[in-house]
Amino acid sequence: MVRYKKSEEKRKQILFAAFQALSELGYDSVTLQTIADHAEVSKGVVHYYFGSKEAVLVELLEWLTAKISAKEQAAVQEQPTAAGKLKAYIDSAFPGPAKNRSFYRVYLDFLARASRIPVYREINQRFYDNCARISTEVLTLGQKEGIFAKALIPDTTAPVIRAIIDGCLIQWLMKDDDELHAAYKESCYEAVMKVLRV
Amino acid sequence: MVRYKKSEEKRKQILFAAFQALSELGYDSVTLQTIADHAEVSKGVVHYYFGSKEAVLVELLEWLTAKISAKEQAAVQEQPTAAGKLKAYIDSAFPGPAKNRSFYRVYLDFLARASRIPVYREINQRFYDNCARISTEVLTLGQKEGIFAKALIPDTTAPVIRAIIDGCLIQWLMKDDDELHAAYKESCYEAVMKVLRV
Amino acid sequence: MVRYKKSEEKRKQILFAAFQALSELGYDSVTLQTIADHAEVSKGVVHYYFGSKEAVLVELLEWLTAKISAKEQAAVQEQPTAAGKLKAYIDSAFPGPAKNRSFYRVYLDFLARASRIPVYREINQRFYDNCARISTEVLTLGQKEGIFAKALIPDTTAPVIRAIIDGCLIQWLMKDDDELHAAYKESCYEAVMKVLRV
Amino acid sequence: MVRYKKSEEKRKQILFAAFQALSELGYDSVTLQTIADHAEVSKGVVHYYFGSKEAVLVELLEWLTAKISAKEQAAVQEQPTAAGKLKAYIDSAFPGPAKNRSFYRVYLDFLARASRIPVYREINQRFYDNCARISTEVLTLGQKEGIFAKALIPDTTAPVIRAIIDGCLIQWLMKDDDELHAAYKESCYEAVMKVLRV
DNA sequence: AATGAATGAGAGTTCATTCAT
DNA sequence: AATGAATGAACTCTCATTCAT
Repeated sequence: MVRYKKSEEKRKQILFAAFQALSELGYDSVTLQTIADHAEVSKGVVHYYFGSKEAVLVELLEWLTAKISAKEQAAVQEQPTAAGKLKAYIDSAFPGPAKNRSFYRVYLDFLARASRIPVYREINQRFYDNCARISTEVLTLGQKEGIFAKALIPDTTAPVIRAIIDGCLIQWLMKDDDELHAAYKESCYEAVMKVLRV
Repeated sequence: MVRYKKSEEKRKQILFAAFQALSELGYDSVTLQTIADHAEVSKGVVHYYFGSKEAVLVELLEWLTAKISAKEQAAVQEQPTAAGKLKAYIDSAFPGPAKNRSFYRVYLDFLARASRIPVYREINQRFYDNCARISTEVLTLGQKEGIFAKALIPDTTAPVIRAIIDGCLIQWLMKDDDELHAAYKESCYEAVMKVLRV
Repeated sequence: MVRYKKSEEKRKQILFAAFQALSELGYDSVTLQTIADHAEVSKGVVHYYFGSKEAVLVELLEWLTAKISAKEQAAVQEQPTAAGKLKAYIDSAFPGPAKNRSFYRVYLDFLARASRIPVYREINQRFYDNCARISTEVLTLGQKEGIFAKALIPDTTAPVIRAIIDGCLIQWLMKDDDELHAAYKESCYEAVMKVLRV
Repeated sequence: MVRYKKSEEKRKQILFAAFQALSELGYDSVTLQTIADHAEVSKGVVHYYFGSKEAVLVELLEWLTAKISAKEQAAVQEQPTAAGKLKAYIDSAFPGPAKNRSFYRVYLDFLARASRIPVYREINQRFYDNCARISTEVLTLGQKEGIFAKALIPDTTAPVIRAIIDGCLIQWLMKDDDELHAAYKESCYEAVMKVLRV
């Protein structure tokens, strides 16, 4: 799916600029001009590389969710035990106030769109599937280790884990207080543990 | 509190029209014209009653969250036991596919804005405070009854309960499948119970 | 021409309010609402009495110029000598900073319109004719008294006298300095005297 | 003073179109669309070059008054004698019915605004200062030559000269008769001469 | 006689998109 | 490959006017 080999780097640069602009300004205020400004290119370039504003945003969601998935996947795989994996997953989902804020601001914009527009929903679905894959991996290993309840069905439990993560981070985002980040992370971890434990 | 000389009823009519329009079309596509169309009034009337598009939206969030809070509060208070209250709270938060879809679509739009714009954040904070009040009521009663863990601190536990509710409903919304509504509700209930139980 | 006997007083009230509003806000910013606010009546009343916004303004110019003409006419007729009449005329045209400012602001708005719209031009022409009548009266008396040049033809000299008055007051208005009012009045008087003297 | 990257020529084209549109239609009737139509560009271009309608008008007044000043200045400097300079100044201020009409229509609109809005007043003040400079030059030379009264103080006399010019041209404009242009010019010249003569 | 709710045409402005260079 | 001038559709907002009460 490498459409523009030569200029793949510039596409990344524009996507990252779009991410920054979107995070700062929000959906209604972001324009091709502000994206171009953040990328330090001309307005025409954004069009040249993506064809339309909509295409930039779709690809941004794709890129963002893929990056998050990869990061979380990698973090979990480094750990040998279920407990370690779960801890790594939550740590990965709560990298810190700055990163969580910029990502969740943008992600909420996308979720709002995804609730109405299929193309965004499909991309988000792939993200959710990846999250479920990670959760399932952790859960089944924990069941084998005997630390998680055997009765839990991965297909129904996995979404709840992501629900708790997203729900906690949204709550934190709305408090707008960096100091509380650690507490929300801890609350999230405790909640997930209680849901999974024997 | 008689703030408006102008017919309070027409204001409600316009707010409800705005809710419908926003739910259908989303933030970027909703215009004063589409709101007016849904309310079956002229474009000028919306301005006449609210002064600006922004004012309509702010008041819509206020109205929506107040309505939800009142409904949940009432449902919980009808029940005498902690178990009954918790069930009533979750039932109230999961009234059904149609209602949940229309509300959460709009609510996600507002959350995205609230992450950047103080006036929306403040309104949402009042909503969260009401949710926390309900959760605390349920939790402390359950602790007295002995069905919930005594060690749980209301201040840190309450937000997690709403996080699970919102998280589960967002997951469901993204699946876009009415059939799954009951299952997500059940998962949510189970998760909250596990978080609270002794 | 007394169209509404009973309510002639309210018409005056509205016209005066329109004058105040226009003087304060200028042509582009004055609305029926601001006129109604100044008159302390409802917006509908202004329409009811005048039929349209344009009609208010046309009648305002008529009323204003008639009032000025009458005042100047009266002042001049009180004086027996040509010198006294001229002094009275200039005094009457320079009643003071506050009055000159409010009138000339509005009058400039009307002159701008009069340069394009016949109905305003005709009203202004009647005003100019009255000014010319006064000037002619002063001039011919002065010629009889031997203090003004016999060679001056009233028809060509009269407009110049008003030109000097208007020109000086516009210059003063643009300086926006109340302190200079007396100096501009003196300059105006001197200039007119030099134009008329033997 | 290279303030604009965008084609300076196109800016001039739009300013001239704005002048034509304003002269024809007047302040209340001139819109970005009519300006764009006169300039034979799209409505968006006017915004693109000036940022706002207000900015077009402010720059128009600046451009117009600068042009008039330059023209009058040049005309006066060509003449060696005070009498010649004065004649050249008046000739320059009375270029003919068509030019005087279009300029004074627009200028009256600006004077009305200048009486309330500082930015317009400041621009007009610069114009008045230039007029005063010219008048002072003519006056002091005439005093040296012995044809103008030695007692005249330039600072108080100069504004009166412009007052007579503006006053006469406004009187002429209100008559709306091209035939009278020459007579008003003559009257103006005579009046100024009488004010200055020994 | 008086009100002000309702209308909708039209204003200024924004911005994705196009395209000549 | 890159630019930014140009376009015009669509937006929010204003306001004279109408009209039921």
